[in-house]
Amino acid sequence: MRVSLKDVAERAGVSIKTVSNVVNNYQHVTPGMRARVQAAIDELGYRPNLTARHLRKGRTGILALALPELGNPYFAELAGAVIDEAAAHDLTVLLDHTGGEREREVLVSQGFRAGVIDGLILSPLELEVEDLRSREDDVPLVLLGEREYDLPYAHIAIDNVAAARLAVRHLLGRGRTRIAYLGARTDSANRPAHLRLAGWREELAAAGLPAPEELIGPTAGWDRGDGAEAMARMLDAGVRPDAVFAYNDLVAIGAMRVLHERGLRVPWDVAVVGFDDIAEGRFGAVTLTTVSPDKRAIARLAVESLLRTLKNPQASPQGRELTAEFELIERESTLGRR
Amino acid sequence: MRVSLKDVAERAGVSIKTVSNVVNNYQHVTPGMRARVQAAIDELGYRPNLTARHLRKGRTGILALALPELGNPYFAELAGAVIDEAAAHDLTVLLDHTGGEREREVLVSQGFRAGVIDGLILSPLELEVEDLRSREDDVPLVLLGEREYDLPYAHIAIDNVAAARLAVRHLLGRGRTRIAYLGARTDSANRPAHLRLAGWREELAAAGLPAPEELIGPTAGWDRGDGAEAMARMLDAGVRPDAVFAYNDLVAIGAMRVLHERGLRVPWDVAVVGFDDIAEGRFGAVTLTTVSPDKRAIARLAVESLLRTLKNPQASPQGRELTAEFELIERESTLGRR
DNA sequence: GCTCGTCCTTTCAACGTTGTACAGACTTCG
DNA sequence: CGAAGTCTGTACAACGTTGAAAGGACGAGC
Repeated sequence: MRVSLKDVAERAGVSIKTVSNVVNNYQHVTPGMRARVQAAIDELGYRPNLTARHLRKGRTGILALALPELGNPYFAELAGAVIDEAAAHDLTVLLDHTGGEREREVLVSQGFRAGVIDGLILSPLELEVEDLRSREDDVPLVLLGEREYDLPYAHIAIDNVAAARLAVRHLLGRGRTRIAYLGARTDSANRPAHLRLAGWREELAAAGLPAPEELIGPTAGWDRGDGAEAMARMLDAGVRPDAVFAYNDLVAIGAMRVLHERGLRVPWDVAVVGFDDIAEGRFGAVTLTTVSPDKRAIARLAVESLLRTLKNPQASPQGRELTAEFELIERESTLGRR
Repeated sequence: MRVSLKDVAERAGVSIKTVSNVVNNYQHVTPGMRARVQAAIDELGYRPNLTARHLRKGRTGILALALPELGNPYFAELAGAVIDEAAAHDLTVLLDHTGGEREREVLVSQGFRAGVIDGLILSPLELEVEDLRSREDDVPLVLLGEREYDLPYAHIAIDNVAAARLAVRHLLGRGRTRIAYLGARTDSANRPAHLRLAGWREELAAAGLPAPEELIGPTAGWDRGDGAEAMARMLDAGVRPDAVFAYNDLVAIGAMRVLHERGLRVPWDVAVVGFDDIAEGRFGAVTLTTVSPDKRAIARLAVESLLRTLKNPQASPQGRELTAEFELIERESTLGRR
């Protein structure tokens, strides 16, 4: 059986509370008493039961992080950053998969592991605003990814439109004029997908270039296979872009694979820009130019925002949008030409 | 404030315990009473406080999973599998990073989040047997990765020697004779690294081939950069293998990148085999032949082993070694030639 | 009308911890 | 030397839940 305060108290011949005081470094304890209790603690190998402590205190020190899928390196890297950031604040992270399914996302937002977690960081793909409007759970919530609504939850985002425009501008600067966008999904609630497409349109318009439908490659998801499929479909249709801007690095990598199979050389025949800056993009046969969101900043903002809400529950963060920086990282996939 | 049993009880005009009975589907409750209580529950949006429930019951429904680093896709994919497997048993997973540092691993094994977690799955890199011998925490522990010791903890492994031999045999079968091994680290306690090297030696010996030191590429870690460095060092030294067997896919990918930079074509000039079967290996310019451990099986065995220990605490699993299957997946990096 | 049994509901205590309130001892100072 | 203050340790209750056991209502049987 586990050692509890009671056992230590009996061993040291003091009250339970005194042991508790020693454990918590309460100030008014004589050195002699402290030493005696500490000895008993060490002998018995006592460790506080956090469940009980937190039942009493109302805090557990556990944050939940709900992501679509750890198999996606972007989310895995982000999760790693959140875990490290949480650890810096003496918190641990409970991880859950939503599979990017709306139903699971709703479930998680409504009350995941109720009473166990102090806060929830949710990275939704398909969650709708109305799903959140009916939320009753009082666990503080932070959303990751750009959203548009008036709900009292903080969300951490980067400026997707600006980021997409930066990527497209980079390609234009390299002399590319037929720039495809891969990763369009009109049926999805995933705002970043829409915003990146919008950024693509805007930047082309600003350059006085057309944005024909044939250069928009729809995908079923945003994994490597989806990128490959979309690229293949576009090429099969006889469309021949001289550059590709992809929703994310995975889609870009899938596309590059197909370009390679079809004998189109990256970057000579087709330049490619991805999004996310996953480690994978730094080591392929052709390294990938990408928009790099500051993942550590996103993690930091999310955790800090939760902590702030925990400290000050009434001051709800009125849909405050916290913005993280991004930068374009140039690699081989957009080298050369002009 | 959160709604508790007490609130519901007051609203429904019954005792706390009756509400508890309804919540837990206790059998002797009249339908009328059940309906009345259920109505109150729904009105108030009551959700059980798991912390309290589990303080009472002694279980939290939370497993901890401690991994070196989520940035490594193998661990990310494995974590995903564990999360899914845990979810199938109504458990959630608390994730922690060890960074592969012995000190952190010891800390975690000694009592991570004491009293909160029901069990611990630890994937150690540098942990030594003696670190575990002094373990006092009574949380059930399962280790991932091949180990050699007589401690009362289950560990889940694949047969690394056999797996390495299979990989090398595959290369031999393709007519390769100068097969390098990348990822040797003599200073590490990481057994799989030693075992895979041993498998490489054994298979070469079985084929009557030499295993010269120059074909052994030491690395500082096992990431892409480490593989690239080791490969570059070997080539710079004038060593020219016709195949590479790498400790893992990341090292293999780093090596392929360098081979590509030096104008050596994979698989024509140098064939490459990795280990782990991470998704990344399926989409590069040259897809990667790899040894694929059954990650889902590993996750399943780990979770089930923990659950078994929880159900039956006294029957400690005397260092039981549970073995997962593996297979060789042939892709482009070892195509052709003979 | 009384006893007994059955079924439903409640009371009580406990899981391990900490905040509050308080008692006793010891110090300080006029 | 007495009053006031400070320091140290203790008793109690509470966090929200559930198992054990007791309480109460109701109908059946005599």
